[in-house]
Amino acid sequence: MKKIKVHIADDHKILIDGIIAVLSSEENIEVVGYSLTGKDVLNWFASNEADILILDINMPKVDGIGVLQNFLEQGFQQKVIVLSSYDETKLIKEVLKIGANGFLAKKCAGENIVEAINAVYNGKQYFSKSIQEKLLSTFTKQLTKSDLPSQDGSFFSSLTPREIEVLRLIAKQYNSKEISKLLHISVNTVETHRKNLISKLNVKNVVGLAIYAVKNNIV
Amino acid sequence: MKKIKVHIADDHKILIDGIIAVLSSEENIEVVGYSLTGKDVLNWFASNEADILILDINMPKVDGIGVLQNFLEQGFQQKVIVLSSYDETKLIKEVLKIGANGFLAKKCAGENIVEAINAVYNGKQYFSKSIQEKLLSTFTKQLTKSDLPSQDGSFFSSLTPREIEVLRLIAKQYNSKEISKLLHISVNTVETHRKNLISKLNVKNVVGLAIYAVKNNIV
DNA sequence: TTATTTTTAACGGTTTTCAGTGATGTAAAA
DNA sequence: TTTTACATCACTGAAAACCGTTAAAAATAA
Repeated sequence: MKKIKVHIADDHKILIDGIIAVLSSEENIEVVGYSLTGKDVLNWFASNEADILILDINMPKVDGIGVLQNFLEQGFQQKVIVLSSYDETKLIKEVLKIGANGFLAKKCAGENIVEAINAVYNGKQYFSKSIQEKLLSTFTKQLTKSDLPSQDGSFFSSLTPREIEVLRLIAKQYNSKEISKLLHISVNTVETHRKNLISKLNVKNVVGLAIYAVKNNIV
Repeated sequence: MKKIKVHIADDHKILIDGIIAVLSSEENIEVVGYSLTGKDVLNWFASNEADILILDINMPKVDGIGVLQNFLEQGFQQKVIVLSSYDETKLIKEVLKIGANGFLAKKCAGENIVEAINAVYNGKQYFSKSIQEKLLSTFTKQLTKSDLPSQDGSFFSSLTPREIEVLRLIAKQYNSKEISKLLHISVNTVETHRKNLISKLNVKNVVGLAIYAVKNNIV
């Protein structure tokens, strides 16, 4: 019997070990590798084989969405199940738009991951219960309140390296003047980056930026 | 042979299931229960028995430190191993001051949890490697730079309910004026709370508050 | 080599934050 | 009963954030 080969990417080794332990009792699933950073994922798949990638979207250093984007853009054909601590509508939508095959909130039960792997391997999509609920409620809201008109059309497009750099410094509680000195650029430039970040990420203020940064481990 | 009874508290069910799976191969350890919220922990221990509590410090709604504090204040004699996504010096110090027996960063390997349980059960303290490194570097810094004089003496004392309320709204990107309307209090009061939060949590500005809020799931 | 994206920069004006200081009522704890 | 902690409110001034708009280099991609 052919086993489904799975690769797990998450910055929490303890969670990886946990998932491996959960999957070890499954006859038809085999964990063939794991990565602790987004970068490692791409490297691993460049020289190894797996059927499914389980990807934690909240990984350090890089914009989590970016990893997923790169992975799919580089032509990898493997199915992707996204794991996330946060079940935010925006995030779910974006992930689906980019092309993930499944979405699991971390608060879901371990057995769901088995279901997800089997479903996705067989060409289906899989969403954990809380995600399904989110999507449904979004859908119903859409009927009434035209959920998040998204102002400019394309929010959430991934950030430029410089923007991520500025964002990281913002999240370290530096103000614009301090950031300008650290990066040797004008305060105006920093403020421009800041404004662009706020509009790109569709948040209201620095607080929104800080929260995005933490949730995406850009710290 | 008497088994070590363990209770796990974490808001990520998938992690709990993972840890259970990891521990299932251990002859002398038995997971006798789990909680998904801080509140449940206290309730569970009021009517059940366990030797060790594995507590995720980043749990929803309540100030994670608060749960630990309540647990120990209510006279529970069980050993506590704290799990955390973030290995911040401040947090580690506070947790140890309150009286936890072990501290594991989530990025550590699954086997560490077994070591931690055994060590703590036998009256020892246990810290995962990254935590040990943090503590060491803090210690060496102390010799040179008098690490965090903490200004007023007692930073990080846990927050009042009202402060947590304000903090939650700040983390939702409301500004002071909006919060004052939501809570039907004066802007000045909100600003006072905000200032107290900043000094209590020893952060620099709203960004620090937002980050604290996310890391403690006060969202 | 164009075309596009990214990074850089500026200006003027409004709003908000933040630090400092001080004050009052209330409720619980010592 | 007297602290102590909590929530409430006020005023000031400087600093920072925020908004809108514009636009030129520089780097990259088509």
